[in-house]
Amino acid sequence: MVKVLIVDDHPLFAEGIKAMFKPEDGIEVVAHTINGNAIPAILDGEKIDVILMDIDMPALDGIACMELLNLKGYQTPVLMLTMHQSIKQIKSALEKGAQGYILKDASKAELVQAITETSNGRNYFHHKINDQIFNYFRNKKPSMTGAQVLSEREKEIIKCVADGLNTKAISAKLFISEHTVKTHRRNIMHKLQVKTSPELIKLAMENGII
Amino acid sequence: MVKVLIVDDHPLFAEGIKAMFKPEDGIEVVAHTINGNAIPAILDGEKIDVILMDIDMPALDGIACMELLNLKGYQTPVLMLTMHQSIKQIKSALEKGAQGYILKDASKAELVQAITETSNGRNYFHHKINDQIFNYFRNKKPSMTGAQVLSEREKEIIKCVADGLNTKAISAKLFISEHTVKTHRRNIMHKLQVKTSPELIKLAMENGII
DNA sequence: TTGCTAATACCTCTTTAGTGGTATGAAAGG
DNA sequence: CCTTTCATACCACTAAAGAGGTATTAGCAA
Repeated sequence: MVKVLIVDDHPLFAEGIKAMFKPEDGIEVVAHTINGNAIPAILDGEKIDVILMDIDMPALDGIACMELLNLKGYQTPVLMLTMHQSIKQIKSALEKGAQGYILKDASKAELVQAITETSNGRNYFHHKINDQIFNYFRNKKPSMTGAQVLSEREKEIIKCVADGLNTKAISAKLFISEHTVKTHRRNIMHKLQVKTSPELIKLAMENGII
Repeated sequence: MVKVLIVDDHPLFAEGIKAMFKPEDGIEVVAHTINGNAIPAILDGEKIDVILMDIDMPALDGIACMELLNLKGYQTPVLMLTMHQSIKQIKSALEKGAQGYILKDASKAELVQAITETSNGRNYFHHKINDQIFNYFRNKKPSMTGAQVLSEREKEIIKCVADGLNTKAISAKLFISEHTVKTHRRNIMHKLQVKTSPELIKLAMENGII
């Protein structure tokens, strides 16, 4: 029986998943938390074979949870669960050592397979994810790889732009010169390889910068 | 026993909910569909007390499903289920006659209560939703109320802008004059009461237009 | 020390966005 | 029949963004 810990901020979802598994599936949800910080305590308290982790969580998201686990040296396989097939999330998850990645629109059979695979130390990626990864390496768009190289100041500028402020207003708000704001904006656009501000905002929102 | 039809495009979620209800809850999921167009056939085929409907669906979304049901004269109570506490969605749902509105981050107990209430012809609104409605009537911000008044063409233009196309590129893509695109953009900005395109994209993404 | 980067600031120039209008044909609805 | 809405198109003007540079300061790390 594979023992699963669910990390998800939606109680309904977690309870649903828990109730879904029948003994014949060989999977049992033994714990659930909405708080990433609670994971170590749970792992220390009982045997967990697989962590089923939602990526989209308000405070401590799935990626941050992975970092926490890595930092503390836990080796429990993690299966990432998400609504979105965002390449940034997929990439982050892979980098942090996630064992698998599955979409919330998967079927129960797929989830069972995913958990079984990851519990055995193998990797599992939903077929839709494979397509995404394929596309990514094809286009080699830095898309949001660049998000990681954005400085705090740059992110601050992006938020201002998203709020409808123009360069002058941003300079006034942040107490810096208009020229500086322009330079920042230019650097941002270059880093993220977008040509217009609207596109920048779309990219930023898709990747959680805003 | 309250008989429930689930309309949701995520099989995992639907299966989870279905498995979650125990006999003592007095609720039974008797049908599930991912296709809104299939609802009438299901309602005609068996007795359904409550429709548990996801709002965020790709093709025919929850609001559109409600319209379909209204059009065909079905009176089955509908409990809307959603991830987002978007005032636009709430408002639309209310207008279309939804009996209740609950968030996906509700607990099982809340869902049971919500289904029970709606099956008895009463209204149910999640407490977080109440807060939203309160805020809405307080601020009376047109924010995304305006989304409803956007024409299809206008939404198309917004998507182009979000993809980084400028006015000229949009005109070429849609085979219309640059002047026309400018007029559309101006109308959009006015309707949504934003002053810059980046702000427009932020608003559009927050409200599911993109 | 040397090298790298973030944050700051300035200049010039071209392109685009944004704002003020007006107008027409088609379709939808009262 | 009339009104409204949508999509279309045009003109003229101002404001802003975008693209090409260069440069100084502070801090951090190899």
